[in-house]
Amino acid sequence: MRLVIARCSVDYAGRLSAHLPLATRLLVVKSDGSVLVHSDSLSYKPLNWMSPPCTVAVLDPDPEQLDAGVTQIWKVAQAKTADLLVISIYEILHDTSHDLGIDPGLQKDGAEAHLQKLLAEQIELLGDGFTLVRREHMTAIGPVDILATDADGRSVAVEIKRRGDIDGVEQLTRYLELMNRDPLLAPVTGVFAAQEIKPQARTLAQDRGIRCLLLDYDAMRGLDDAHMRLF
Amino acid sequence: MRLVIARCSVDYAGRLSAHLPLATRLLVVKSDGSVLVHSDSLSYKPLNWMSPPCTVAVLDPDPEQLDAGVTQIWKVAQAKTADLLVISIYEILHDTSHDLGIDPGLQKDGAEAHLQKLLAEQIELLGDGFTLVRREHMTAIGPVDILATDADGRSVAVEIKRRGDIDGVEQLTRYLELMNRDPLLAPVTGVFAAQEIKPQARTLAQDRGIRCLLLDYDAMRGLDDAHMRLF
DNA sequence: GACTAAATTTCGGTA
DNA sequence: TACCGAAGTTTAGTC
Repeated sequence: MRLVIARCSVDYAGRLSAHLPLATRLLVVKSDGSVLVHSDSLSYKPLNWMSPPCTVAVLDPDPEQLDAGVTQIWKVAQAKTADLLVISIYEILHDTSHDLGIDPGLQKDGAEAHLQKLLAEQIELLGDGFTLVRREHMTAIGPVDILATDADGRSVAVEIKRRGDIDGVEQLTRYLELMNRDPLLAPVTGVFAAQEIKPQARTLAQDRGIRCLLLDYDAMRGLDDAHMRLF
Repeated sequence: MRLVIARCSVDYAGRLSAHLPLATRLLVVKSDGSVLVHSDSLSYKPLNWMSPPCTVAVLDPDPEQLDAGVTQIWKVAQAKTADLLVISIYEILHDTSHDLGIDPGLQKDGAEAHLQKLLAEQIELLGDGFTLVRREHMTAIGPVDILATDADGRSVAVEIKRRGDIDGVEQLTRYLELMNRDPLLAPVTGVFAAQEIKPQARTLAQDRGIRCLLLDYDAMRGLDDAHMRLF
């Protein structure tokens, strides 16, 4: 990994065109050839970048650029697409290289998968008499998060989101449409379960006869922990 | 901006839990306090990070950690949420700070907005006799990309995407439902225009009587350039 | 401030 | 490999 602090301007041409005026920035060249351009503030996202696989060519500036103060030009080209990142370097203030080795990678745990697991274990949160049929019930257009039956034995499809948005309601609606064409399952009702449900999503869901269920993640996790401690 | 190359392990607890085993990584501390943890490969995205506003506290390791070889601990806390990033540093291999100043920011040009502009200029791509009414036609639930009339003077709503997905068809469907309740506009037909249309999106669109139109961005841009050269 | 839609989305899983 | 859906999504724009 090479770290360069440089006064530079940057041009990107690919899926869009973008330009960065002359300023001092951090340039990171990773060992796989990818390049990141970072400023000293804002988000974790680079101002500009090129994803691997790509190649970096260092060119001499033409006379006009030389007059403008450009000392070298990095031409970063994507190997698969026509994307091109051109970094015009005026002055290098820092330049070091480091051997980092291979990273063992990130171990994640949580998010929506965890919510789904918890709700499957605590299926009674859906109401008295509810029974879990299975998680990730496959349909022709994708997996329904949870398939259950209510106290009367009727099918219930549950869509789980961390944040309940209109898109989630649309998604569940598509699943319900399809499942209700299956005589073995129909009639199937829907439950939209999320930690937070936006008002417009709630309105749309109610308009379509879909029940909304707010999930309390901490409480569910607490019950889970209590459950774990008992066994 | 502070750049540190260090052997470290990282733990994140917040919206999910994540752990990074001991390895050599790049740590970037930006002047706004945000912290990035980068490996030497994979994507432009950090392995782990903390978004501003946040505070960094450097702690001494407790005896047990000291025995394990930890020399210092960075505790990065989000100011607004309970998110916490803990970096256990075993060895610092590089440590420099740099004053970058304020970045003038990225100037973008292109993407969907450009596609919309081009299609508005080349409205005949929709078919013979089509006329542009306006771009960004406002409805109660948001702006329709393009409103046009066909050869018979009937209203046509156009939704433009770079990549045509099911969500885009749903979006257009909502607009069409609403617009068809307006007696001044109805009947309104729909066109789903994109550089690439996914099979399922195409199927759904056809099922709802929405016409699909593939856009050739390069050709449209070429025509635009030719147009520009003439004037 | 709330909400919607775009993103050079990226990323992971599955058929 | 294509496709689908999640993401610690983030970010930008509008009402």
